[in-house]
Order: sequence, then structure tokens, then C-alpha cells
Amino acid sequence: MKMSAGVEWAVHCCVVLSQADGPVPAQRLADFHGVSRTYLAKHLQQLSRAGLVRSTEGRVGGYALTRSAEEISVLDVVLAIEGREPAFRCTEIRQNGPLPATGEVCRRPCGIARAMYAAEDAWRASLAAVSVADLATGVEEDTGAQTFVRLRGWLATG
Amino acid sequence: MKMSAGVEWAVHCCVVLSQADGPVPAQRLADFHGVSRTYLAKHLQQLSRAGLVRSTEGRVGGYALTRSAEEISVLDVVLAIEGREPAFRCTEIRQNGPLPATGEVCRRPCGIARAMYAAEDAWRASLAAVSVADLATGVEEDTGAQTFVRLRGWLATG
DNA sequence: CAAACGCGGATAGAAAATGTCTGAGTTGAT
DNA sequence: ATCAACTCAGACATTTTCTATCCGCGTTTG
Ligand code: FES
Ligand code: FES
Repeated sequence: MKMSAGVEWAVHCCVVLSQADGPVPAQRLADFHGVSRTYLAKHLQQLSRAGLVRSTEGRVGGYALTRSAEEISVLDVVLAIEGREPAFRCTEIRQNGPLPATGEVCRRPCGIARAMYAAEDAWRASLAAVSVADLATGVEEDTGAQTFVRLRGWLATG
Repeated sequence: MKMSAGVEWAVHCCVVLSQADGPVPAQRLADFHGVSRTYLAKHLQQLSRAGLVRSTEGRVGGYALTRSAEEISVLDVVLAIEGREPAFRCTEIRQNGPLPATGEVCRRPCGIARAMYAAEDAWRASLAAVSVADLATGVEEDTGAQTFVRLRGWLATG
């Protein structure tokens, strides 16, 4: 029951991309966060496959958001990295053993699975309520308005 | 971001124990669910360490709930098996790179972590609202009132 | 054409989950 | 009291997953 560390990297990258003017290469994103470039590239490819970022190839290529930061929720990023399968998986062990549940009952998920899925729905709803733009404003409130100014400067000159 | 399969086993066992009169051996629980006895024992030990079940050794030993089924929530079982650590772990990569966050800001968790923790709190609240007794009544509604009667019979004679 | 960049697969290493084993301790019957 | 059977508990392998890296290929800019 633990989340991949790549989720944090991806969210941080989305916040950075929301403040960038043009495409940002994976090398620059990796240097900014102090993480492995090759491994971060894997996660960026997953974001690309999920349609959250667009990749431009070639000499001055890089990554950029496909929509505005307000339209990208944290849930979108988490699902792109961790996958859309629910964390809990009912293996239907109620059908095992000496007193198995009959086939008619098993057409709908069992009570245990229903409770687990309801909890995951609440989790997803909470993450869907926060957008990348909200995170960016939070960063400005925490570290000051000049943070992103310096970030844009570093992205341009670096 | 996936949950251990042992969680399902543990929850099923708690539902069975809520309907048992005396202590139930791990062998009986494993046979009833059609799973490995030795591996299930490991999870039952975790429940024992968490204080949810009590183990009695000896010739007629086994496991029994320490409190009433109404007082045991699904969240208690999940935390006993999966551990109490949150799924998301902030590795503080905001302190890396060329523009690191200064030490003063980092005393409180960053915005990303706050959003993740809020979502996990919602998840836990949803699981805490469901008790083992609720699951048992759900099983009776799904499979009929005679289900647990036959279960008690199998536990006694088996 | 050369340099920089993204993409995908192949390849290891580390960590965690899964599954099994043997021993210590307790209980009940003899 | 002794014995034997049954139990739990922790230590021990096995398998899968995550993490991380590397190289070759196609693309774009200069
Ligand atoms: S049968 Fe076990 S959770 Fe559905
Ligand atoms: S610094 Fe990355 S989530 Fe807190």
C-alpha cells in the first residue's frame, strides 16, 4: 500500500511545466529536481501517453502541458503514473472452501470490495479537487512570488 | 499503489471470527477460504500484534476477536496488515537542484504532500465508517440468513 | 551533415511481497 | 506427572515488483 516515488517527480514536473514558456527538456527537469534523467524520462513518457503533456522532438524539443494548469488535477497525474487499476483487488475467495458462494450472488462485488471501492472513490475525489494551478499558487504563498520568476530565468539561461 | 492480498484474507477472517463461538484455529480459517495456512498465519499474527484478535495456544487453541465486531472497523484491519505509514512519501526533492527551498519553509509539509495526505485522510475516514459487523450483515443480506448458521455448523463439526 | 532531444526496449540491482519451514510453548488426556 | 498432540511465532527461501541504467533508433534544428 505505498505509492511509487515517481508520482512525486511527475507532480513536481507538472508544476514546473505550468510556469515554463516553451518546451522543457527532460535533462533540465532532472537537473532542477536533482534526480536521475533516464528514470525521470520514463515517467514523462507515461505522462505523454496519458495525454497530459506533449513532447516535441528534435533539437529544441522538450515537454509542455497540453492543457492549462487549471484543467489538470493531481488525480490525473497519479493515475497516469500509478495506473487506473484500483488498489484493492477482490480475488473472490468467497467462492473457495467448503461453503462457496453460488454463482448468482457473485455477479455484483462483495461487501468487502464495495467498502474498499467506496474509500478509493473518496480518495480520488479529494485528489481530483486539487489542480496543478492550485499547487503552483501554494508554492508562491509558501516561498514568495519571486520563486517562479527565478525558475523562468533558470530555465531560459541554465 | 496496490494493496496487499493479505488484507482481503484478514478481513474475511474477521468476518468469520465475528460469527464463531470459540477460538478458531488458523488451519480451519485457511481451509474455509482455500488459502495457504502458513501464510495466513503470518497475517493473523499481525492482527494479534495490532490487538484486534487474541490467540490461545494449546490443544484447543485458535484466534478470537478481542472486541465486539461493531468496535472493529475495516480501517483497523487494513492498518494492521498494511502498516500505519502513509502511501505517499514526500522525499523533499524541493530541497534539491539549483533553486532549493530554504530550511525555514520546509518545517511544514509542502503543498503536494498536503494534498496527498488530505486524500488519504478521506480514504481512511471512509474505511473507518464500516465495521466488521456491517460487513457481516451485508453478507447475510446477500447470501441469506442461513449462511452463518451453516458456517457455525462447519466450524463445530468440520 | 552534426548535435540535441524524445522514444522504446533490453538489462541489472534492490526492495517488497509471497510462500514455506522448523522450533518453542501450551493444553488436554493418560 | 508424563506424554503426546496441537497451537502459535519467528526465521528462512522464492517470486514478483519497483527502481535505475544503458543503448540504439527516428526526429528536428542549425
Ligand atoms: S470475495 Fe474477498 S473481497 Fe470480494
Ligand atoms: S517536496 Fe516533493 S512532495 Fe514534498
